[in-house]
Formats: sequence, structure tokens, C-alpha cells
Amino acid sequence: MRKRVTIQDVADRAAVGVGTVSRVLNGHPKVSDNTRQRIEAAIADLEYHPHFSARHMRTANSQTFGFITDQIATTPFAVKLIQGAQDTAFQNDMLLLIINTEGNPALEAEAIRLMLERHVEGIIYATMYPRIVDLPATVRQMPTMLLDCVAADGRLPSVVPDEVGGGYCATETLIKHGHERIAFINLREDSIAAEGRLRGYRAALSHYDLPIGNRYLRHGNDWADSGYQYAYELMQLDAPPTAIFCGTDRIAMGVYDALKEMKLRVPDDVSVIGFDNQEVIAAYLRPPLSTMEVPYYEMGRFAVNYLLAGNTEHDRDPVQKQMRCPLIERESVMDIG
Amino acid sequence: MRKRVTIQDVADRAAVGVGTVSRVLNGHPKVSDNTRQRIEAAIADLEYHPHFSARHMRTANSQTFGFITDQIATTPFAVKLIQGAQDTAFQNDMLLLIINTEGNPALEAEAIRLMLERHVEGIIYATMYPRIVDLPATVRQMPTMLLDCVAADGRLPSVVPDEVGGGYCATETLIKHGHERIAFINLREDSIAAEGRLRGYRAALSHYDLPIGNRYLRHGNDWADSGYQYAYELMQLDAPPTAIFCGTDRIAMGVYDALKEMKLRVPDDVSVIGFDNQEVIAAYLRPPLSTMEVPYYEMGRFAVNYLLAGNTEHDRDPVQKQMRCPLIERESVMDIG
DNA sequence: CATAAGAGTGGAATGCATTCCACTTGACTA
DNA sequence: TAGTCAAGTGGAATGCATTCCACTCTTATG
Repeated sequence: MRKRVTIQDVADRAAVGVGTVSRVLNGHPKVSDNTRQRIEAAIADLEYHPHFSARHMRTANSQTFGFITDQIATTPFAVKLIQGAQDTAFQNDMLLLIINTEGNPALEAEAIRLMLERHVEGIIYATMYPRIVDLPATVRQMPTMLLDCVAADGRLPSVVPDEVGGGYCATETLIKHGHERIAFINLREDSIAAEGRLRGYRAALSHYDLPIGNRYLRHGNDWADSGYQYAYELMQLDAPPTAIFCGTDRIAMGVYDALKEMKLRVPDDVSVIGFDNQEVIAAYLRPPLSTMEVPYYEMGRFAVNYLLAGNTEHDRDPVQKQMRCPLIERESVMDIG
Repeated sequence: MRKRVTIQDVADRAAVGVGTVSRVLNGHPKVSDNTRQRIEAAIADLEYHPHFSARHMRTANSQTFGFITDQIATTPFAVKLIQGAQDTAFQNDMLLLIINTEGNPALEAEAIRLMLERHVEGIIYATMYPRIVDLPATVRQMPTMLLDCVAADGRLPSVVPDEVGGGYCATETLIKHGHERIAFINLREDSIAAEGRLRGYRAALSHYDLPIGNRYLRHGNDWADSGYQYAYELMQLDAPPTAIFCGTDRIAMGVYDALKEMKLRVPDDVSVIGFDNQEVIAAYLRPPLSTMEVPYYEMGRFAVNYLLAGNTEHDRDPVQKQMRCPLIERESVMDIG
């Protein structure tokens, strides 16, 4: 193994001082063109690469963000969050150090410690569904951004999807297609997502002067089976709904199955709209499912950009960004009658 | 911002030399208990954290692996690969630096450069479906492991799923349930996965003395629509199959739809078996789909363990590990008749 | 023409943990 | 009792890029 090429070797070869090489490396202005070229040639000749750690002994920036997730495997959404963050970071010459803690507080503390030690320039803490988190106090030592969650004390900046807006938009879309009896099979009642989507559903009904009772409202468990079960239940009502808004695409999957068994066609007999835009489901259901997309990629992007912008006023009034959920139109919604 | 706590501060507080503190930090043996305790107390008091870069100036180990993926977002499998690698790394005090290159060669070279600069102790290069890759020569400078792909020249260690074994097992399972007319709707013909699964299918048929013509064989596009289309086609044959093995769970999703439309029940009329164990589909189809699982998590784990073991004989005969795909039994297969 | 102002450059000091040589002590051996 | 050895310890040297002060030329200014 041959010895490492250092900045001194480059300086020697180009017959300049190390300071000048460093200036070229870091794009400082006051270097003559002639010198710059000689140095660049030397760098290329020697295949010199700066030593990351040596560089960061003097400068604070590690060009690295930490990315902590509570659960990766359970949901496919994680990837988009990570990818949005990763792409944006990479475009800005930053790298992401990723640790998955499975929500285990001990691992979490350890993860933060390791990141602190490596002088990450900021930490993104992402959860796989919106919830309230309470992070170890150690994170306050550095810029931190919450992704898909909010701090218990509201003292950390965060990005979450605009659940209310999504629920509103889905419902309004159905209303604009002439539907008046719109059912909503929501996901687990005790989640932030469920609560927001429900608020949006009600707001839309009320805005268009439709009744907002609980007749057409159900709370499922976000899996397909509850969609299946409640679709049966709803369609057996005296005045069955003409449209069903589902809290997740998986619920919609169950709804499709039930409707098919009842010989009802989507969207001719019943319009269906989902939530999440979980590609593998929504795009391959027949007919393809119209659904609200949660902009995970953009959320990841936003988080990194925020950190990059260096808004580190931790304490007073950090951003609590709500990201709009766009409607992905496919073929499961049509005008009534 | 108060000044950084250094090892010197700790040494002063504990009234020892820096060398001794370093010894405690790194668990070297020759330190008296008394001294060790004083130093540990000082570390705790001062909230001292070693400076990663400084440490790393003298020692080669960066405690970091690089993880490069060609595509993250397109498939939900990525997460498992990442998680398996991440968990295993973390358990061994290593961190993962993750870069997603979307298969763009320029980004790939840049990613490798950045990782080289940071002195990662190894690189894992993961693709989202099994294929042959040709990596920039720069990776040969450090231990490298391929995940779900193989090197064009076979000179890098790799882990891939045992596609042949998976195809064999799926087919054999159906045979053992008494099926003799077993269709196979494979995925895109030109992929390594398709080829392997087909070989396994044929091997099983042949091993049990069943005809291995192409009558029941179709090549789809791995989406649901080809499953839908070919299921119709197959069931209209003179002697329709009694079981359908699908190259992906998405294909199985389409098959289910077609069978339902034809009023055929799964598994009573037709048994179905998938491939991939894509949870959101397989577990929520009705009935839940039996399918072959690709052990992504274990593959990630294997890759890290291999790197950890420090088997760096790049050149001569690197491992080409094939990971067994287990059968996940659900409810879509039953005895014939 | 003297001098001020810049441009360009060299290189010592710096940051922090590790390593290793040299040293002190106390215990044990002959 | 002198001599040997291991355990325990201190601290200077080290690794490498950045920073900043000091210095040398040019070029412009009065």
C-alpha cells in the first residue's frame, strides 16, 4: 500500500506552498491563473484526494446530516422520505448518515450520540406516521428538523402532511362530481392522520351544506379487511352512499373487493377515492384508484433545505410546515348518475 | 457557544496525562482501576465526547460503510435491504452513509469519490433488481460488496436471491398439493430473476415427471395487468391449469381479479402462488396470497457481515452468495379436487 | 519619483486524539 | 540487598488541511 498523497506532495510537485494549494482546493479568489493550473495539474497527476478528517479538524462543517427514523421496514413511505432528503442533500454536497432505531429510546440516544460525535451539521428525525415525539435533550445541541412528526413542546421545526387539506380535497372532489351521500372509512381513530382527514371531510361537507352526521362515517384499522367489512355495512344502509372516501389505499383495496362481490362497479355505481397513493395498490387496482398523495419526497426535500438554510433559532417559533397533499386522478371517480 | 471539551480537559480534571485518558477511552488493558474510575468520572462530568475526525486522523477506521443504491423509490424492497444492512452495521458500531444515484454513472463516480474521501471502510452497492453491473474502477480501492447484483467480471463478492431455488420451491409446493397442470406467468423475459425462476419451475416439473412444454408458460411485464390478461388466456385453454405460479405478487393481483370475474374461487378452483412477498399486496389480497419471500433483510445483513469479517481478497474467487427464498404460506393454495 | 494599495504567496501555528518511547514504582527473584 | 520485570503513567511526536500573519512584487496614486 503506497503512502497517502497529501497536500504537501501536491505543493511540492507544483512548486508552491501548501497554503496556495489549499486556496485552490477551496476556491479562494486570490490565486493567479498560472499557479492555479499548475496546482490542478499536480492534483490530477497525483490523484490527490483531500483527507476528510484532517479538513474537518479546523472547519466545523462535516458536510453530513444525520437522518434518524423510528421504523423503516414497516412502510414503503420511508423510502420517499429518505430519497427526498438524500437527493437534496447530495445536490448540495452533503451526505446523509442514516440510523434506524425502531423507536427504541436507548438506540435513539446512542444514535444521537454517534451523530454528535461525528459533528453532523443537523439531524432529521423522521417517523413513519405522524405523531408527537419527545426527543432526548441532546438533540437541542444542534439544528434538528422533525419529519412527519411534531415535538411535544412544539419547540422544534417540523414538516408534516396537510391531512386536513387532503381530507377536504378528497371530499370536495366527490362533491363536485355530484355526490351527496359520501361515506368515509377512516383509519384508526387515535391517530393524528385520522383526526386531520376527518376534520377535512367534515369541513368540506359543511362548506357545501351537506349533512355531517356519523351515518356514513366509519373508523377502520387501516387494513384492507376493515374496508371490506365496512363497505358491506355501508352499502346495506337505506340510502347507501354513492361515493366512498377511504382513509388509506389499503382500505380502498378491501372496499373494491366488497363492491365486486356485491356486483357493484367502480366508478359507475360507486365512486371511490383513497389516501396515500401507495403505488403498488392504487395503480394496479382495477380500475386504478384516484387517491390523495402524501408528498413524502417533497417533505424530505423540505427538511434538508430547511437545515441547509441554517435557520437555527431553535427556541422561538420554529416552522411547523404543512405540506399540501395533491389529488392523483385515476379512474375510480365519476359524475353521479 | 462554549469551547469544545477536549481530551486534555479530561486529563487535567482527572489529574492524569492525555495518554492515560486515551487508553481508557479505547479500552486498553493497562490502566489501574482507581485511575480508570477517576477518568470516567471526569468524562461524565465534562460531558466529553471524542472528536471523531481527530481520532480518525491517526487510525484508519472511519467506522462507516458506504451504501450506494441505484434506485430507492421505485421499489419498497430497498428499505429492507437498507434496514438489514443498517441494523447489522449499527450493532457493530458502524454507521451507514447512504447515497442514491438513480443509476446515473456520473453520480455514481461522485458518490464513490465522496466515500473514498471519507475513508469508508467498505462499500455496499445495491441494485433494486438483480442485474449485472459494471462499477467504476475506483471501487477496487476498497472492500466492496454487491447486493442483488453481480459484477460483469465476477471479481467482486455478491449476494443475490436464489431465484432458481425459489422457482423450484413454489412449483414443488403446488405439485405436492396434487397439481399437475401448473401455469407460470413469469415476469419480463430478459431479467435474471425471470430466467432463474423459470429454470426452477422447469426443474421442479421435470423432477416430478410432469411435462415441461410452454403450454402453461407466459411472460408478463411484472405488473398486474399482464396477470389479468394471461389468467384469462390460460383459463380458456382446453385443459386449464389448476394452479398458477406468478412471477410477482403484482401479477398475482391481476390474476385474482381475472379469476374473480370468471367466478373462479381461490384456492378452491385455482391455487395461486406469488413471488416477492410484497406485504401490502400479498397479505391483503382475499384470500391472502401464499408467496415466495426474497430475503432482502438477510441479504443486507449478510453484506455487512461480510465486510465486517474483512474478507478483502478482491481478486481471487470472491463469494457469490445465493440466499434461499422461503415460502410464506397464506391461504391461496390447497389440495386439488 | 516616492509611496500606498493590492495581488499573490509561503509557511508556521493550529485543531485533537493516538501512539510510542521513556520513565517511575513496587513486587519479586537470586 | 541488588537486580529484574511488569504494571502504570506522562507527554512529545504525529497525522493533514486550514488559517492567518508576514512578506514580495506590481500597479496605481499624488
